[in-house]
Amino acid sequence: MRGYDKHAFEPFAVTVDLAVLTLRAGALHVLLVERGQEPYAGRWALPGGFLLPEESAETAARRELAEETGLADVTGLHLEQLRTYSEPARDPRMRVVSVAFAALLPNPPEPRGGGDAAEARWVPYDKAQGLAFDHDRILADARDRVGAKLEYTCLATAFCPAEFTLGELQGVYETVWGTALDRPNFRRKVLATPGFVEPVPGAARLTGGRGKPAALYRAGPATSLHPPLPRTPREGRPA
Amino acid sequence: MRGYDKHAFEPFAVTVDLAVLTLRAGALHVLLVERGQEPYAGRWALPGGFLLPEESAETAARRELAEETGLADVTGLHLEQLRTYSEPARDPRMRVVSVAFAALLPNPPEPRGGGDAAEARWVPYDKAQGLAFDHDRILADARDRVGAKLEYTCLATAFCPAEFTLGELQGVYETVWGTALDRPNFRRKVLATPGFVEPVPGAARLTGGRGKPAALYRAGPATSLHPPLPRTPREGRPA
DNA sequence: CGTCTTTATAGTCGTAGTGACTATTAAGGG
DNA sequence: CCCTTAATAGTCACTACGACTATAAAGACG
Repeated sequence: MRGYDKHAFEPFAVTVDLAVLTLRAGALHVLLVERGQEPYAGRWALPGGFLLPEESAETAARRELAEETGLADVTGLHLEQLRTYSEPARDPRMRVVSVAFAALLPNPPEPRGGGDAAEARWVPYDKAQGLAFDHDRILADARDRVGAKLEYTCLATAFCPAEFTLGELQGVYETVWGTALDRPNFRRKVLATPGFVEPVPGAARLTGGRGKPAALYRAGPATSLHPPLPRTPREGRPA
Repeated sequence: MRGYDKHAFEPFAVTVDLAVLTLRAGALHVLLVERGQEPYAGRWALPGGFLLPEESAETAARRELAEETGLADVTGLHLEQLRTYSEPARDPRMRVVSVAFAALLPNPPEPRGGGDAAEARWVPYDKAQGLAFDHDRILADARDRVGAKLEYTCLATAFCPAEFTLGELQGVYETVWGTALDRPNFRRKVLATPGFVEPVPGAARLTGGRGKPAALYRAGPATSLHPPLPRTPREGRPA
């Protein structure tokens, strides 16, 4: 079977599924929708939908992201293809091949209900279990990918608003990894990485609570982290 | 468009494309097939083909790998999903969504011609340009992915036969990365990583050429490399 | 108005990892 | 028998990092 040509081919339905992750109240949350129809009626699922005839998977994913979050502008958001799930039995009705994406949001908006009656809701990651289809697996893969990329990329700023403190940035790592990091060491490492964060020159303080006001930073132009930020600050699993 | 249900869906053709990489004569090679039909007749392309009705993409990829290489047993070979390419215009005939894989081979066999007349051939990576469809892009992505995974995983042994010398293992890194590594430092690093390689106890030497015979090693159980093997031994780009 | 708490920031110290070397060993080629 | 080649052993200095202590600047609470 060389070069697509010789044989008849089976038509497949192609969808995108989105693991939209954000931080709310110091916990990792994922956007879920409640299914209205069979199969899996009443179960929670990752938002997603069919590819339109003239769309790439990336285009469809960004369209779905806008629809489900209700955000007017999703162009700046981090959207990343995870992998494609194609087990023959993953949808009981027919062959559905799904291209999965992970999306990262800074300030989580309240999800609006889309055009249909399905409900969308932010759910803590730990409670997002028993999802429809193979979405448990997709969601776990998304978290693994994001956690891994925090180590060697500057992805963490995608969870933060335009201006943020180093404490907030550290909270991203601690929340996604589930480990505590030493604050002075984290600070030293981040500031020593050129282009990771840039200080906001003028108004360099922000406070919502107690303690000394923290300086504000913006995301810098760097995308990779060399050497990586290790996952083992106090406790941690071995290699 | 929630949960797959509401709208009619477009049927797509789904294929797998394989970037089969190996080392021949100290250079990275990729397995290419010559296309017999339009579009891109006479051009070289990555091997691949349609998903069968009851196959996952992984199953189809491994089947194609066996067909194209002529190897009887491909179960032990490293096969890894890269990403899915779904641009609407990537195939001029129709909507074809392709799930791309990277495969790594130790001893490259001479490719056999498959059932059809198309020719398969090992081509040096640097000369594999002007491929059909978006296969230039897929091939470049495969090389990027493999190169990156060499840094922080034990993937390099997938390019080596069952027993190999540390010099051969170092050659994998140098060939894929295109950089020279310091031999004593490489040796120290590899041996200091538990589970990366294990010495072959009995006959611990092999020679095909000049020089002191090298000890033989096998791949160990470890899969990740902590801390990673940095890409900058003598010369190298900055972070 | 002071003290306590909280958070940010500054700095110190010892160690592990590593880049850059040099030296030695064991083979083959002329 | 030397020369070359490649593997292996070992040294040394520097840097990054984990662990830790100290100081600064805010609000809370009496």
